[in-house]
Amino acid sequence: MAEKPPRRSDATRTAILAAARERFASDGYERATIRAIAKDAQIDPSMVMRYYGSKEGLFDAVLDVDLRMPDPQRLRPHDVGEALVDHFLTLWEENNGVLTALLRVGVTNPAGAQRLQGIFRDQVLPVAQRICPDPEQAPARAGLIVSQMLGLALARYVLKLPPAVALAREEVVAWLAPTVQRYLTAPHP
Amino acid sequence: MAEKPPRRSDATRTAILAAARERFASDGYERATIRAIAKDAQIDPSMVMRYYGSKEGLFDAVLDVDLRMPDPQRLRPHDVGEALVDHFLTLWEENNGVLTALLRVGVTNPAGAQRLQGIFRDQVLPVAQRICPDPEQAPARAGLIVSQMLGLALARYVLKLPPAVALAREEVVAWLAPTVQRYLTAPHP
DNA sequence: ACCGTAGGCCAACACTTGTTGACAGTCCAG
DNA sequence: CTGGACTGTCAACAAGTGTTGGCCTACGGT
Repeated sequence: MAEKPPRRSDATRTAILAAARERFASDGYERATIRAIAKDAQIDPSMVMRYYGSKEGLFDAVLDVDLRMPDPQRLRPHDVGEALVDHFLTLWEENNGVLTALLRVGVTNPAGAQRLQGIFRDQVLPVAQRICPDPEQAPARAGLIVSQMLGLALARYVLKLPPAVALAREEVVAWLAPTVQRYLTAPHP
Repeated sequence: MAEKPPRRSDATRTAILAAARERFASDGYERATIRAIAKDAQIDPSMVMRYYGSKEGLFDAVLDVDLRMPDPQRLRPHDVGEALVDHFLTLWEENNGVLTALLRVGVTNPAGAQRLQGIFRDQVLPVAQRICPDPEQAPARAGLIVSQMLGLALARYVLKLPPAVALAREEVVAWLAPTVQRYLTAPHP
């Protein structure tokens, strides 16, 4: 069902996608105009419509994100916190644009918020349920972890609060790892 | 220098301000249109311009926020974490609109981000510097605390992640208090 | 060589936005 | 009573938005 007829316009398609990712990440949904994206990709605005249907279609194509969550089997219980924090930091830095765009749009656009909820439900929750001693507590614990990770990303990559930006990557891991570890495995207070 | 000539239009002014607060909170800066705000306040859009100059002027007037940070002198070192978490939760729930608006706009609008930075610098940092044993570490520690508190607000009040919404207020305090306490007073890892 | 088809650009549409100026009612000081 | 300032409404502007359809070009299979 996955056919791959290489089209002559693939270069243009990916150029649009790359430009859109950058614009959405830096400007948010409303301020990222199709005209600006098209200019960045050096094509006509109408091409965006032809290839992605609408602005929301383009936005959907951009935010097709895979958190590449680690295999719960391979995580050692005693350093799972550090592993998770490190994983999220890597994820955010490597493919900065997409996650920042996702966060920005999730905050402004209702559809974006639901997209984020879906990612949490489909990618984060299952991992938490396999690690938690009591799977029933998994949602709450996962929610707490996400609140800390998203909060850090918010302060560091979006709001750019000076102290959050100044922290070295290893410092962030050293500070957050115990928090995540506790949210995940400590007894319910 | 603070003159208070009671104007006949004060009712309208506050009506505009209230409507703007709600609209900015629920829609963000770009989607909150002056026309919608004016309709909510049951007046003409041009009145907004007359009384607040421009959309950004109105936005400035709305986001004049005071965190009412507690007096550092009165905080007991052993439960400062709990006190801070409780304070921020109260703040957010009482005065829901303004802070949600601030967060939403801070994420989308560069001016909003700087406004948030200013609040952090002027209201949060000074308190942290009086509590921290080593004032030089205060910015980093305050940044970490803010990342956790903003992250929780983001998940609970903006994105409305189900697990973060489902948590009872006391549970949130019980989970976050030790985190904040550690960020504030634990030795640098 | 040929012709259907896909890639691309241009100009325009319909709509919404922030913002402005002219005009009418209303209050109060003189 | 009267004039001026204040409060409010209406209509319009200029700019920018997503989106559409028509037209030209150039490839690629037959």
